[in-house]
Amino acid sequence: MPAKSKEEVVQEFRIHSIQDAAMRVIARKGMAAATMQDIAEEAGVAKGTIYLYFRDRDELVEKTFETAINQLHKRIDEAWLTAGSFEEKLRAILAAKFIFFRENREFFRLYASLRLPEGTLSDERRDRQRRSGSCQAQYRARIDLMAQTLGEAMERGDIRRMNPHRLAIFIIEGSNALVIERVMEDQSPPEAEDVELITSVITGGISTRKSSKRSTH
Amino acid sequence: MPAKSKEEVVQEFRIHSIQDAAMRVIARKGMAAATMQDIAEEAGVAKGTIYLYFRDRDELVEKTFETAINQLHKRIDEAWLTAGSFEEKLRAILAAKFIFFRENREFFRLYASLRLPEGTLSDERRDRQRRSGSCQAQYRARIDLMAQTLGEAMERGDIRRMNPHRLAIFIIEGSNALVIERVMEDQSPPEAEDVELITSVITGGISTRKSSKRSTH
DNA sequence: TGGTCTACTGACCGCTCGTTCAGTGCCCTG
DNA sequence: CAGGGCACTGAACGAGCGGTCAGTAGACCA
Repeated sequence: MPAKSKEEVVQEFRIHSIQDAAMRVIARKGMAAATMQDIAEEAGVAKGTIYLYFRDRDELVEKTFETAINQLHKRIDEAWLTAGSFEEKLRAILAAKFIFFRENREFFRLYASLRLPEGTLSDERRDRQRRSGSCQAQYRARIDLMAQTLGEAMERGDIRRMNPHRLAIFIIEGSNALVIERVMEDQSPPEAEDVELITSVITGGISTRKSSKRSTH
Repeated sequence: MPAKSKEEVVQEFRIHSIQDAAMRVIARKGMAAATMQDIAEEAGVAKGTIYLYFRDRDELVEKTFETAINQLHKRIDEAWLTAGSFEEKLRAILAAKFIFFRENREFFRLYASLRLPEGTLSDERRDRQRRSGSCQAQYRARIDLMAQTLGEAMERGDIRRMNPHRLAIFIIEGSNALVIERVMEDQSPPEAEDVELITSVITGGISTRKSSKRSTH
């Protein structure tokens, strides 16, 4: 492969710093309140410069979103593959998620807004808000992946039969809520504690008699 | 008590129709994209008229929010009181929530945005967005209430010991996610099915061996 | 019926924010 | 060192918003 030219290096650096600034500003002020001026200042460039690298605000937000979420999903996929049983998989991806958000606290606000598209439900003709369409799709894909795994475990008889898609939503969004709780807290308990709580509730429920085979490490 | 004067009746009617319109518009376009003009048109009044009944946009949004959420919480409280064991309580409040959102689909977008305040995490000096402060507090109170009930059940030995606050968040947000899923769907399964799924997972987990005492009615 | 009062209206204002583009200065080449 | 190219700048622009207020029309009373 050819070495990167100086122009390419500079270009990548610029794109990266602008996206980085965008993430920080959005995290600080929220999606709607983050202005191009804010982002430009945070990145240490002029407002106009952003438009040399991104068509408009929507593209900047969407690209920023995508870059960050790809990192998260890479981590989760790795965790997913290392583990065997469903319980191990669950434990692994929860840990990956919690750790990712400890290292990237800024990202949580973008991530939290994934759950539902901004303007929908009947009138969609409006010009602006085709907000982060591809990320929304990635989110659904994530749910489907978990649902599929759950479905397979049901086939095998490892877990009870129920609606796997519903169960997947419940698990993922329940744990996302704890991610957000952790980010908002000044001082959180170790990740392992929350991972254990979720995993044990999902596998064995809250009743006193233990139904999961495992003991504390 | 004195009969309501004509002026009072008219005033209440106006307030109600404006709040109603606000809820529909926000549901359709999202919190940020809903303009005063939109709401006025939806309510069939002029933009200026809204300002006769609400100080500014913030107050309109907050009051609308409060009115709707009070209805929901009244339902949940009623359900809460009728039931005895924790499992029954859980089943009752889930059913109340699902039914409320079947009847008030428009409200879901306001409700979904409850989870986190708009601009926080470090710089909060900004003028505008002290968004729905009291509702945010109501939400936290809701979590605390469930956490307290869980804590008491732990004391009694009915359920395993774990962090009750964390567990409360997990249950409430997991079920909220299913509320949203239901609202977005064209055709949902009966509420009872989702209620049963959540309740059984929480009480008994997903493993094949049954740990909850109950059978299908 | 004429007069007053007031709930209501919608054109208007000031402002913010996304986007543009003529200008500027730095870097590279010959 | 001269000069052309280009990445970068930020003042300026226009769209769209929340909020205002002089004007209006209809209800009510004497």
